[in-house]
Amino acid sequence: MSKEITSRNEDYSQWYNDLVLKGGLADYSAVRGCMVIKPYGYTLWENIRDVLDKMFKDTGHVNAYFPLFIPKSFLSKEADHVEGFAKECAVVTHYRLKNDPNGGGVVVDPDAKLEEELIVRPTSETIIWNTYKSWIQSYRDLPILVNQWANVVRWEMRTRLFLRTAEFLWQEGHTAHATAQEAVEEAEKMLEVYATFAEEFMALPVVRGVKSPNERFAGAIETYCIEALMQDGKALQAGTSHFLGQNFAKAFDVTFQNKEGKQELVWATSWGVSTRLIGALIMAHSDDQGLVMPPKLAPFQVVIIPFISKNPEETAALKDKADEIRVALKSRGIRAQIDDDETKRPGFKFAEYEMKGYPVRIVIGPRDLANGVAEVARRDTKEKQTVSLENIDQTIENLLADIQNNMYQKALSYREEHITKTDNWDEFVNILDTKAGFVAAHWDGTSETEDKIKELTKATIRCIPLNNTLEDGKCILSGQPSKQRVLFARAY
RNA sequence: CGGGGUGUAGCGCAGUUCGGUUAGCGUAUCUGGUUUGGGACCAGAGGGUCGCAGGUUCGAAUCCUGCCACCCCGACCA
Repeated sequence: MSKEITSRNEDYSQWYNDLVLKGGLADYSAVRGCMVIKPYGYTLWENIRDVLDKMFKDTGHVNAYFPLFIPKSFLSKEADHVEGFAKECAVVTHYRLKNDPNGGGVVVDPDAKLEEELIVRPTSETIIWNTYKSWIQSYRDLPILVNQWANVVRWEMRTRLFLRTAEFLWQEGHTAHATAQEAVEEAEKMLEVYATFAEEFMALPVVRGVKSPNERFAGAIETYCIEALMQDGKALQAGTSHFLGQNFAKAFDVTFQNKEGKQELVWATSWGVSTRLIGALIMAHSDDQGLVMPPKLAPFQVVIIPFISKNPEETAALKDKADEIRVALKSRGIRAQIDDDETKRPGFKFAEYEMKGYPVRIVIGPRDLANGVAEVARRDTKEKQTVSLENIDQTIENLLADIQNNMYQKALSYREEHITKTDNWDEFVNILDTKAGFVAAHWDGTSETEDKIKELTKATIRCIPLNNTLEDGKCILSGQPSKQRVLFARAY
């Protein structure tokens, strides 16, 4: 832990990697493009998962689990879908190894070749819709509101811790409906769940919007998304919710009999967020001293550090007080941890917990105990204050709420400062190069123009914001008429 | 797949140009002691297929050939 975390301006990637590795969230693994999520990082994921899971259940969803392996033929049933994922699939071709006849280790047994290859799921639409076919006969079977927590594999060319690993953890909701309107409402409802989660729990302001056709999910009619802004000015897609129309119902022949006795195709949605959210948290809030965790999701919200004194009785008294504080905090539902490790000095501990992003640190030493106070430091602003031990649980509860709010406000004002309107092409390019962030500009609505802009600037349309104000204008590139501004940005 | 970089102790690195004792430094670990209000100090100890495979040589971390892995930038994508 001796090496300083480098400045983000110097090398943002290095800064990010250091945060992940030194913050104790994850490690590189032995497998290309995969990562080991360490207990601290996994606890963060569990907290994210618990909150989302409750929100899903509160909106009428239930959890289920579908297989990891997908027969190759399933994937090819929906044309756009297979085209979108074919290039990044891990394929199982054999089911057995044998001792290498030429000595050494083991080799794939050629006799154990599978009739049909299995794909390690890159997403589960196909195997789920193949299953839904047998679950759905009547309108009475609808809607089906199912979510699964799972891992998926996408063999990307280039990977990045949390943001784009070959294997990642996520949830994917897959719903089936009797009408298009109901499915659209579902997709919109789940987008709002994601947006609420991002803003209220991750302290991460997001733009709700829909994707342009170019950026749409493979097989979707409409892709809704939440887009966040990172501290280097690049955008990050933090969650998506898709209206799939009847595409998968057609591909897997999923029909139901309506009240009038007629057969109809089922309408579908799917929606998901992944461990990428952890990457978003890191890049949105952290600083050069390390991670900054939003209190509502932090694995631990408070660390209590009692000083170790020469006098064993004094040390015992300090530890007792620390535990008393911990219990008082716990009674308010606050996750607190005591570090009474006698082999590490206080300064080491301070730096360590700052790097890990604990929102609040409580330090209690002999002088404090005598005065009935403790030193309380907050991670977001690094401010220290001396507070009374009396009602310290209440003080901390208020402080945590304040930190959560402050982190959101800080991220929000950064985001607001980095949405720039322009109607001039040169200025558009200049903003992307110098200021970055979102650029709100007019677009003629064609795929060709979007491609051209991407080619010229590396910026893509992140989304067309929902509830966008309509205004007449001219496309930033082509000059063709446009009815509204869309958000462009360079993205992860 | 293209461009750049790196592989030497758990981690971070020096040594490689120009081959030469027992491969070194910081940190971490272990032992003993002193310490403890912002990353402690002293003394001692343990820890190495120098990425892999060939080759040149009396002798290779160092030179030659081939290969592999990882990181960064791009193409691809959540």
